[in-house]
Amino acid sequence: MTATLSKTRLEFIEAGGRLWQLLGLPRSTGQIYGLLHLSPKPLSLDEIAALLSISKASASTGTRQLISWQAIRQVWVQGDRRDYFESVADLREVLRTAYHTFFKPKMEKTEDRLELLLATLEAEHKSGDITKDEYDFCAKRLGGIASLQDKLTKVLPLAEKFL
Amino acid sequence: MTATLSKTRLEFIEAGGRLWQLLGLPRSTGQIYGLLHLSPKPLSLDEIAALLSISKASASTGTRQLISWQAIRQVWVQGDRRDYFESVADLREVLRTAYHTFFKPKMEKTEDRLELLLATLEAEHKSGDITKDEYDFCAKRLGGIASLQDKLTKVLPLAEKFL
DNA sequence: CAATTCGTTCAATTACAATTGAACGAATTA
DNA sequence: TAATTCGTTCAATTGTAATTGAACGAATTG
Repeated sequence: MTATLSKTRLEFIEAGGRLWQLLGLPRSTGQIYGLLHLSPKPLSLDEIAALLSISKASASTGTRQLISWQAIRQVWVQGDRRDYFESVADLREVLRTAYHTFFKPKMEKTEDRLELLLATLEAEHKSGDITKDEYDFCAKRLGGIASLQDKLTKVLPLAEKFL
Repeated sequence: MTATLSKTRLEFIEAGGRLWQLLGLPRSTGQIYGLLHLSPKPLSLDEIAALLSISKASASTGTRQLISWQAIRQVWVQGDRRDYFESVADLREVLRTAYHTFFKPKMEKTEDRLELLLATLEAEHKSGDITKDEYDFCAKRLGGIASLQDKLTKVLPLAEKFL
């Protein structure tokens, strides 16, 4: 069986693939999401692979990625032992979990790293490895980054409320 | 002459490289920015290449990228015909131009693409290529995307004010 | 219980982007 | 004007991530 897709859905998949790609995520993963998001009914792994002309292996890894980001979910169709997938309809939900699983952890890591960096700088200052001028300059720049970082962590979660 | 960098600056460069990398930008470009941002004085292309142990070609393309994003600027040192570079101190400024040169155009492109997609869908509907149900479903999903897209374009520029 | 069906894993391949060396033109210097 | 110096470009290389085919275990079916 060679199911075909409407032009709209084909173009949407194409667009989804490119959009995700420029966010640094694999194109095929974006295509899977695009396919599912415009699909009225859940699709199986084999259907996904066939419709997108990708290997089943890619379909498998792609769906697992999307599930880990909670962009799609697995659904069970009674009387069928295959796995079926459907997209999470509410995109705001997807954005929210993306923030919590992607950005937030990264922000926190950056915060820690900055702390360490400031400590290193202090140490270098005390032991006389760097001049007072270099110390002052670096401290100022690092402070600027910390300040922005701080504000971002406060503003971003707030922005969510407006969506 | 083999100038050396303080530990702080080395680690900062390292961190900058990785940070930019996970935003999908070339590591070496991030390293150049890190180097310049903690450098009290402007640096020439050769200095950048030497300090980071990268080729001059990479330094050249990297700096040009950073300039196009207005993350660094070119400064002239009198009596020296070489190009010197320094980072833009105010990171909010960098963020702002990043928004305008990166995200905004992409958002607009997405908007246009959505319009086209909706038109295609209408056409398919009218010509009877797709069922009423498929039309309704796709229209709903596309509408949801358009709505989110719309809100994002309104909220993001606003968030800037809080930084 | 042999034969399918299904999903996953992994080594190998492929595709893509980053990096470089070498060559070049323009500007500067001796 | 010959020799340097400087920055850029580009073909070729390198490195990295995505993709795949083949093999596998588990579950299901005849």
